[in-house]
Amino acid sequence: MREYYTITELTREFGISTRTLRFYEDEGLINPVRRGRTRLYRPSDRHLVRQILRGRRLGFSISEIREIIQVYKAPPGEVGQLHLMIQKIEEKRQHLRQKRRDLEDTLQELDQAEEACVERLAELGVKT
Amino acid sequence: MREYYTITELTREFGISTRTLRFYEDEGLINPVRRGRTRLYRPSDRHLVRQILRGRRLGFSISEIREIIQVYKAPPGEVGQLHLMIQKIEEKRQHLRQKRRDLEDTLQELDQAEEACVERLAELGVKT
DNA sequence: CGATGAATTGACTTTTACGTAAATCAGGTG
DNA sequence: CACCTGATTTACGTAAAAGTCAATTCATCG
Ligand SMILES: [Zn+2]
Ligand SMILES: [Zn+2]
Ligand SMILES: [Zn+2]
Ligand SMILES: [Zn+2]
Repeated sequence: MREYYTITELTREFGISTRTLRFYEDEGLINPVRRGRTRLYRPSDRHLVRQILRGRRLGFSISEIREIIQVYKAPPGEVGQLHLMIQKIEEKRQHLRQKRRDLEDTLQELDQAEEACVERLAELGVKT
Repeated sequence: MREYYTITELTREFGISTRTLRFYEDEGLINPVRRGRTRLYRPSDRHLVRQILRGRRLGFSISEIREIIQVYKAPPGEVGQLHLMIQKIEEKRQHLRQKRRDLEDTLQELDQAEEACVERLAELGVKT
């Protein structure tokens, strides 16, 4: 496991721009350390980036992603906070389950559409 | 099955604005019929709206949704077109499968985060 | 017929998530 | 040192997806 990644290494690995990484930092999603003025990304920062991009692909907004990231962080020390966090986690799970339903439904519609195509081809006497 | 829905019925059912429905129409996603100037939405239009909103929740852009919707339509009559459509459907499926991976990964991270919270509570001697 | 309330249209505004350009700085190389 | 390459900062720009507002038109009910 590398100790540090430069900003360009991450842009290449994830196919995003430096602007994007700095934007996420500005939004408080990541906090790379600095050597002088240049940013050094730790493996944990890299992992966060991966999680952010996953969230983005799933259609979450930056602030929703921020909420999810809060949850990933070390659990708080206080009992009340812990219960609250567990509650929040459950809420996020609900959102994701809704997305999963949407996803399965869409996949099913695609299956139907494909079947219609295949049938149509069969009617035209074409071997699939 | 109702024959027609008014625009406000659909806005209430789906929790969206009339502006949104007209926007989707302007983008060529739906095509309600008209009685005079007022729009009448058929069950098939309503179904399309449902599919559009699903796509949106999954983070697809309007043009991606437009592509998906093309696929739902009646299959074309020509063999080449049919093969092309089947190919497109497969491509969409790939996108959705990526999203499903993202989704499962995120759910797993949430599980881990919750477990950490529960453990922490146990350490503090709290009954869950 | 006139009032009232829904529907339409068009113009303008807003928010999000970055892109892009310009100026500055830092470190290594010949 | 001069130069080059990369990174940073700041500021402004922009495209997508609506929201908002105002002016009109229609329908219909009393
Ligand atoms: Zn929520
Ligand atoms: Zn369907
Ligand atoms: Zn594609
Ligand atoms: Zn992880």
